Amino acid sequence: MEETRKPVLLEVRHSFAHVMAEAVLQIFPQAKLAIGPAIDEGFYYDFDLPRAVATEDLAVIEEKMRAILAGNHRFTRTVVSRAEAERVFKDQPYKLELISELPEGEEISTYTQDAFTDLCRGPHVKDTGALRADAFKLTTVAGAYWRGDEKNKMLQRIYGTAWESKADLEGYLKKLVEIEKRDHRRLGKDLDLYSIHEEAGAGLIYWHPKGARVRLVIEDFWRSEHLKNGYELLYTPHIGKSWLWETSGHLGFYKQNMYAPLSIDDVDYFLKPMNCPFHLMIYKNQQRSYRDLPLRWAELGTVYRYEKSGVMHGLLRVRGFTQDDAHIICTPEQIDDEILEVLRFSLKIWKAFGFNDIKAYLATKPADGIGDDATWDKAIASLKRAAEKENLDIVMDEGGGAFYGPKIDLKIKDALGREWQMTTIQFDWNEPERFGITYVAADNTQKRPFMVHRALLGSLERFFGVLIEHFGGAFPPWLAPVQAVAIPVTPAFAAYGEEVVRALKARGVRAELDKGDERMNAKIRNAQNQKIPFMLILGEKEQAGRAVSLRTRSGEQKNMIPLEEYLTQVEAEVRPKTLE
RNA sequence: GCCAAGAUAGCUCAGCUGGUAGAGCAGCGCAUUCGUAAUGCGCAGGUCCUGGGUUCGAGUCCCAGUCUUGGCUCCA
Repeated sequence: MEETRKPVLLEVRHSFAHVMAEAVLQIFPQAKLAIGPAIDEGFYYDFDLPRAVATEDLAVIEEKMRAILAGNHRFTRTVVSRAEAERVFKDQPYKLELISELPEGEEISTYTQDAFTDLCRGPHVKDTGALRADAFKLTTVAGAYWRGDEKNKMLQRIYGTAWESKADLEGYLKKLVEIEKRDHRRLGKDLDLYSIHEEAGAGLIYWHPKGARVRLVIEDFWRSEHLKNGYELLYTPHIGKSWLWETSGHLGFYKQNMYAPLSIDDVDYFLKPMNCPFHLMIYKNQQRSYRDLPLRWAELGTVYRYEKSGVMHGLLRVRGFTQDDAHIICTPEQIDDEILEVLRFSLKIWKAFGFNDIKAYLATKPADGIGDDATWDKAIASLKRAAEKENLDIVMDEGGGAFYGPKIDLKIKDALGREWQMTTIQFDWNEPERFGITYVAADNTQKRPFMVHRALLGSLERFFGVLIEHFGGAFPPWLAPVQAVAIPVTPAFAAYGEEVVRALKARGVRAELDKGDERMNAKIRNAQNQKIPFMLILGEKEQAGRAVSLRTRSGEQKNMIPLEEYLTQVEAEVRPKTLE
């Protein structure tokens, strides 16, 4: 739920939904209506219809909607008794179901415009004249289960977008075009970053040389910062015996996301969907003292999880991915400090990648949560305290935690204002118990440590996808797969180009020579399309003066920079990022 | 998994009511030696997703399957 959603706009959209329902009823008098709310960028309505709605139908429905709008009909609210409501909607089974679920004593109201009456809490705009015929558009038809439950009947959902003015609608449509242009699947192909081969396995990512270069920069940065911030790095196996997953409990509560076992010497092994059991095996490998804690153990761990065939999406939703996982194991007394530290560290990393707009979502104990309330409350308090200390906006998600512990998720906003859930910091009371991990406390008793799971970027695949869209493929120099390209004006200057590229590489710049025989203009165009930050134009003057002429991706030009001077300059511009 | 749409050259796409496959870009070759977003000419490239069916004849129509895309509680 976006709090930016203005009340007026909400009324406008909800009213559009009613108008659309009326239009659909004109075409399909036998249509059964489900629900039709306002949503973030418009509205939808779910219908049970005698036939599939085709894209061509949308234009017809829009036409009918415009005719209704022109009538300038009032939206009239009527309070009805339960019996009356049941009579009005006697042919509308979904409405009857909704009515039957309304709590006793709650006021039941209907809204009527023109010849259409809907069960509705409201509010609505005054009349259809308040709805601009040039500020809405029906967008797509989609299947949607009644109440989102796949056991229920599949209804047809018609989506529309609606705004207060034509200009707002146009702005929105422009934004859609921009989103399309930045689509990481599009850019992944255009920039030759990665591919997916359905014939070799859906949801599995192949990192091409250029994508791999970016990943390498991300990983190097990630590793060095973790080491500097008190983490140790681990590597663990990709498979483990049933014993491991039975002990961890995953075969109980996570089995539907795990792949069928491999049989090795008649023993079942499972591909890992998570890294934590392996980390706990390392913990258990020796007796631990309170003096050893806290332990911060991180791993770029590649896991495999089953995703339903319909939900895979480019890099964002895959079946195999590398988590930037960490487990923090500490004493109860250390938990405040550790939580604050991990949060502070996460925010620093996000800022380094250019994400500054971050919100925290705090999930509390669900109905099936294990462990006593006091422990939960204490953990939640420390999460909250940390988020407050870092001045984060906090959104409470009451009852949204996993059964084994509360968590705080960070959602980041990208360049287009879209929110992505990335970081998760999660308490776990279950797994330490199941593995029976302990430490020897100062009083020589065996105590159970706290364990916190943390994925910072989430997964490298998903993070890369978000990064591509955030920058629209124009990575900042330190991340760009190719940072500079040397462009000889004619092949005659290729040798000088070779020399410049060599000098750049010696300074750690990812540089290439464009030695094709196209004209310089074509090479510049290619480099622009590849979104390479720096282009070095090399011709007779540059060669004679041992200089380069720089054209940046943003179109700025500076001619005849002495080579040595440029090398010093570019070295600073492409330098790998570090915190502080 | 379910609903809908789609699948034609490496990529983006065209191919009307069934008559035997085309463009641009990319690739390769030749020519061109060029100053800040596409030099010209030529060549090569396709089991039209797979399997059935209808038909004298299927990229096109029908059926089944595979995969892709957009959706699948933001609740009257």
